[in-house]
Amino acid sequence: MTTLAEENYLKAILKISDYTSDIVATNAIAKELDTKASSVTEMIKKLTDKNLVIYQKYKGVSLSKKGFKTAIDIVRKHRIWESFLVSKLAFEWNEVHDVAEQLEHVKSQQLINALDDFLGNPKNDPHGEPIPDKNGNFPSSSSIPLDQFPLNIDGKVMGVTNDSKSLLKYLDSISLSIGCNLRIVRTIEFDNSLEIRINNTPTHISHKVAKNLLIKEL
Amino acid sequence: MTTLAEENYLKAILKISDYTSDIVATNAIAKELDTKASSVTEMIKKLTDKNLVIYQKYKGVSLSKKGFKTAIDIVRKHRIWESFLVSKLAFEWNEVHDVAEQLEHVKSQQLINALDDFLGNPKNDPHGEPIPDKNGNFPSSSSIPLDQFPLNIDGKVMGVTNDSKSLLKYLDSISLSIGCNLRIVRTIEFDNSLEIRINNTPTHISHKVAKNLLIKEL
DNA sequence: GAGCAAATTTAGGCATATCTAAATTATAAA
DNA sequence: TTTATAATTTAGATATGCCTAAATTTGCTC
Repeated sequence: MTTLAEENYLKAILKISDYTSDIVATNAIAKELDTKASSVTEMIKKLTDKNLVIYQKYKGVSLSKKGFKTAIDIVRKHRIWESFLVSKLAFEWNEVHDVAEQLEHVKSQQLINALDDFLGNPKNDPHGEPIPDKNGNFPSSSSIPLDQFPLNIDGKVMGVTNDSKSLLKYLDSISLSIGCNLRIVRTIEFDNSLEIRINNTPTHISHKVAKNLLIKEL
Repeated sequence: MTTLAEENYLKAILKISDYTSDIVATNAIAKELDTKASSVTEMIKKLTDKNLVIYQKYKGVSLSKKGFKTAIDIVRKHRIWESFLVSKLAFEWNEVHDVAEQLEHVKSQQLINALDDFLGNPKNDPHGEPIPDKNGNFPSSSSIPLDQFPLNIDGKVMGVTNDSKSLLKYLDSISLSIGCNLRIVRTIEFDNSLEIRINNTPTHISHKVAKNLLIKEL
């Protein structure tokens, strides 16, 4: 059985590795979890003892098969709970993250699978991010980050890859939501920011925002 | 902010005091939480520092106004979650307790109130126990424990005051569920057990079971 | 009211998960 | 290839929440 702290470490490692089993640095984990590198080292030892990660001193850590599955399961729970909060309890998409962070640690396979069925087995959470199935498989998807999307091609916003309240509120404020039509009009070399059109309305966004938007060719 | 352990202590004190603010013994809490009396003493000190209980060394502990409200809120959450699991996710009434014990500690007023509304503000949980409202008030009810119910009077089972899996499974096995008609036919002085009729079918139950059944005159 | 048994508290430890500061290892630049 | 800087680990503390064993208080019985 994993503790709450262990689960948060696994989730952080999964996120930093970009949902792979690649090696991740101690410092990156510390930054992600807003903790110190020494705390990370200690926890990695515990995770190693439980066969959840593979660790080489001074070299970094990667998720084991078991750790990867455990981490994906937490992501699954997080996204299903977010879907529930928005679709059944009328939460705004920028209100769900903190509550889902708590709910994702509730231990019951029966609960999460029943909830998934109750929601009609959604493929994406309210931010457009894919929900892994019971076996840990992600639904197929062809969307890519906006900063890698071609110029002057019509696309559709499929989701965001970051559910921080500040980003979501900002997106609401510029009327950018999932399903919008979007086209890149110009890229500004100096800072990699973008002039875009959202449903044909001209707007300017930073590179940082563009990196966190998922878009699919129309 | 209360920790998980603190919340479990408050809940235990509330239960032992029978939902009052009466004084409760250290040993009773230890027994309820399956822990040691010394651990209870330590925790009581922390709860005292937070003004959640009123404590007199060697005399016992009682809930403060703040502690009482906090404890009632946890009971409210527990019962709302149980209602959700049964009415929306098709859990059996004997399957919900452990999951609700986890869910009750999720911190979000918005969540529990939205869930309550989503369920249609139920007055009772799946075991028939009353659900306190936002302000901590219980819905009025006239049911009493079966062991205090008069002989040869028709009553209706309104709920159980104990949601242990073993009791609920036993009740299922003798086809005793909420809403059943029930009448006490004879009381056996020797062990306080009861001969009863459930929907007119004769059955015999122990005093311990009778104590945990809520019944209302028809 | 004295003495005893039960209840309670205190003292001293243990495990988890965190921290700061110091020591060690890796790596990139000269 | 040496060296210095950055990353990482170790050592030694702290807070929470639990334990056992010993000391203390209460309250009942005679």
